[in-house]
Amino acid sequence: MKQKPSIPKGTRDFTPGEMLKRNYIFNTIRTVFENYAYLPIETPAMEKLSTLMGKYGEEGDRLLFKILNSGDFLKKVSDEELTKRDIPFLANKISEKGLRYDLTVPFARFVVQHQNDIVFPFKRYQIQPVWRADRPQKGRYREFFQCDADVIGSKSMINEFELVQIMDEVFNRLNMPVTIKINNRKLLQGIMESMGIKEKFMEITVIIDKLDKIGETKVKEEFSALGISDEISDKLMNVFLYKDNTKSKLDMIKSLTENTQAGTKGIEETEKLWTYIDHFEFDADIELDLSLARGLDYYTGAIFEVVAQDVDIGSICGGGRYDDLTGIFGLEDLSGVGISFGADRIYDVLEKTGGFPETQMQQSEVLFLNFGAQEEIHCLPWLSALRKADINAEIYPDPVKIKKQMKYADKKKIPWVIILGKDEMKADKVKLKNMHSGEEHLIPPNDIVNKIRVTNQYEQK
RNA sequence: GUGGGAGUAGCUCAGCUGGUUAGAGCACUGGAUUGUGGUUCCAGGGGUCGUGGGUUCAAAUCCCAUCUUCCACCCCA
Repeated sequence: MKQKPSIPKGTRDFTPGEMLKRNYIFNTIRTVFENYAYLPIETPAMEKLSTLMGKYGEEGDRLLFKILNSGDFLKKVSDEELTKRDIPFLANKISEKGLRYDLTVPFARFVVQHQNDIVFPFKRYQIQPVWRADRPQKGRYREFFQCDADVIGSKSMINEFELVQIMDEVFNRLNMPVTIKINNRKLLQGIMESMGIKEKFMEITVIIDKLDKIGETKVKEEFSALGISDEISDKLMNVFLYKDNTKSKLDMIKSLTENTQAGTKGIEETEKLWTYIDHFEFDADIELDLSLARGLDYYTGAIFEVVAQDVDIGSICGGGRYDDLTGIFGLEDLSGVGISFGADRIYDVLEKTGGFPETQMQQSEVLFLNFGAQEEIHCLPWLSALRKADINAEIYPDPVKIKKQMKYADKKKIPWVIILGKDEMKADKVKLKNMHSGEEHLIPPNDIVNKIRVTNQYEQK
């Protein structure tokens, strides 16, 4: 009985064609990260649950993939406890590892653990998959890749500014029009403090984050469900819907929050960031979006989010400053700021807009046809010569029908085919066929490399 | 966790007011063309119709259950 194979939901296989496109994205991001002097690290796919739990809020804990202990995983559980079916309690007893949920918390753990070996301010980048036990849907997967850059051990707003430059540069290189939204958690804190609703900070941020998605009326409904008076609700909406230039927005917040410490600090930070931003030209649209909140608990200062202008797919990059991420691991007073690119969503956007450049998708450039044992041997030195010349080349491994071999070249979009059979061997020539034009050139084997290079140069012009 | 759709060939799907042997396109294999691809034409292989039960003379088709999957909400990249 044959079974139909499949993969877990929310996960994906990547074909060679898809990998070429994905690598194009990863390489672009990596190049820009390194250009700004961020260094690579990697951390394990699984972390101890004690590292992961409690860092992403209640919802986040629920979405952690937990790994069953090996061996007799029930040995710590009594029959009585088992029958109570207290899932969180049991999960705690039978599982002590989980798959990483993001790259930021493992990074914080990494910094604390290697604090004696690393140089502060520490700038690292990390491109690895993360896992969330979410219910998958369009643009949301259970396994997806994040590309993070963080700097830890510096409070300077230069870091924020450079991260904005990185976001701009990456999407500029990918030829993707985007809007970079910036806000500051301290401004939000100041606003809520001045209105006396500070204790509902988390709930309110989650709601206003949805503002452009569900609209003003729905947001107000959710506010009142939270027990916020209509008066305060209106005041909040006035702030979040305020449309004007950055300076005017800041003045408005300033007058509103001048009595609050958080507000004053937030204004100061944001003004500082904008003095940098105003000195430079950007391809992306950059705006101070007061309704940007971001769900993750640990952000305390500037926050960022990038959305594509051409495709409505949610945020494709986000990040922010966190003041005390390493504190829970015992290393106090280290402030960090970072961003994270969602490679899978960027892929979806480029796919929809046809944004992948044809030329980047390199593969084998030359195929030697296989005419049989003698001809095969005769081909091998020339095959090596091409590879030494840095031209990706292959030989069809079996002496099957020429038609089939040609079809192979066609399907793999290999631009050159070398026909080296009995006739060519006798004449000490090879027949080089261009699969685009159909032209065939009978040339000495020594000329293959030149012919290909010259033609490629010509075609690029 | 809540709500809605869908499971038929390797893939995308048609068939579904029950009725002989379950179809198409793509893909695959062979041939027209034994040294020439992308176009065309011909032929062929491949399915216990997700699984279990029920109704019926008769079920891919109707009913129930179950599993899987997709979409939306929550939340998020």
